[in-house]
Amino acid sequence: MPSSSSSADKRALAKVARAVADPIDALLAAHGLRRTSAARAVLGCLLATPDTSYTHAQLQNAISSATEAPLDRVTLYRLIDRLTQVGLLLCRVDASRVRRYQAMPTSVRTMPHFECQSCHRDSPLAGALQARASDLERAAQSAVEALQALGYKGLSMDVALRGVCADCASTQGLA
Amino acid sequence: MPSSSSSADKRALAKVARAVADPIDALLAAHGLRRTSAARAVLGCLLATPDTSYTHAQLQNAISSATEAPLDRVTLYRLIDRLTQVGLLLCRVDASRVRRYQAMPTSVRTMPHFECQSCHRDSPLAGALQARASDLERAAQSAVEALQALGYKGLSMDVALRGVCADCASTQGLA
DNA sequence: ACTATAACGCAACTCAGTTGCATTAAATAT
DNA sequence: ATATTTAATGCAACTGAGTTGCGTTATAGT
Repeated sequence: MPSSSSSADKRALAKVARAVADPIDALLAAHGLRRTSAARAVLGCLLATPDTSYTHAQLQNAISSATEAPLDRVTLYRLIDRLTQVGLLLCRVDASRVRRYQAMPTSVRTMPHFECQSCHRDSPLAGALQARASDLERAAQSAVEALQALGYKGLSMDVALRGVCADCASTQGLA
Repeated sequence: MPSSSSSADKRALAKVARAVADPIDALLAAHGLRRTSAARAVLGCLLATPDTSYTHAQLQNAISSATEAPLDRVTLYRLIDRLTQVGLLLCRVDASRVRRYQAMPTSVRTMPHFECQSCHRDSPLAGALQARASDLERAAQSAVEALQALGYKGLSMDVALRGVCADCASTQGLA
């Protein structure tokens, strides 16, 4: 077997060595993506701030100011698409219709939130509702585990309540 | 007091009579909205098909073909806004970033669904996941009740799972 | 009937995201 | 190491949902 360690094997080893040196490169390679500077920058930025989501514009801004490469709008869109499709990123559409991206969380932490359709505030369920939120989180967790058992990858859960908040309801909707 | 039944009282009565004659007019009046043909058409259409959501374009199309009035794009947008703000409509943003509207449901029926970030399919949790979905629904129900007790109006809940489905994960994301 | 103003309709605009295509640079094969 | 393949980039032009301004119409209250 050692006799078969030709130049091909050497290069494969070198590649692996290079990849594992940087966990970001390893992730990119593991998902069949090329290790470009843009991909490293985006994934690096998102992995550095878990549970934080960015819009396309915010990401472009963050990358461009951090590195010296300006990074084209469209390139970033397509890069984000690729990272999302392989499950490295989590993408959701917020209440104002813009996509927000973040590193796919490893543990499923659900934060139920309420969107008021009148004042358009989006607030987490807190205070007296904390208990309900916990119930929801528990139920969500087991649903996610069930999906994972079925082969689903990179799961996240989002629980949104919608309606008119107490403030707005008392102010105008005097029904 | 009967002596005070002036012309004002008579007209108020006439208004109420007119309103209660048609439940849609009653709803509009109760929420401080004017009873225009457009408002009647939209609310009528949505109330006639509960649990069914329409995009702006679909609504405009439905209204324009049902009635003979073409109904302006912008007018429909603003009408929808008003109906949503008073809690008569439920608005959510779907995975493709377009708003979907429906009559605010009276009972809170939650249908947990899964959005695949690779194939972009949005499917309800069914089959083996039915049990988990039910758990989620129950937890959601009690959260909604808690909010209603606090004065929130017209509540609805949306539970979304996101990730890469088993199909897509096995096909490409060979990580 | 008279008046105030909510609702309408049109045109022009914004903003997030997309498509086509030529160019560059990783990854692979020689 | 060099050549080849093809993934990824960058630019320009485009799309489609939703918004804003403003003059006009029609509903609600006097």
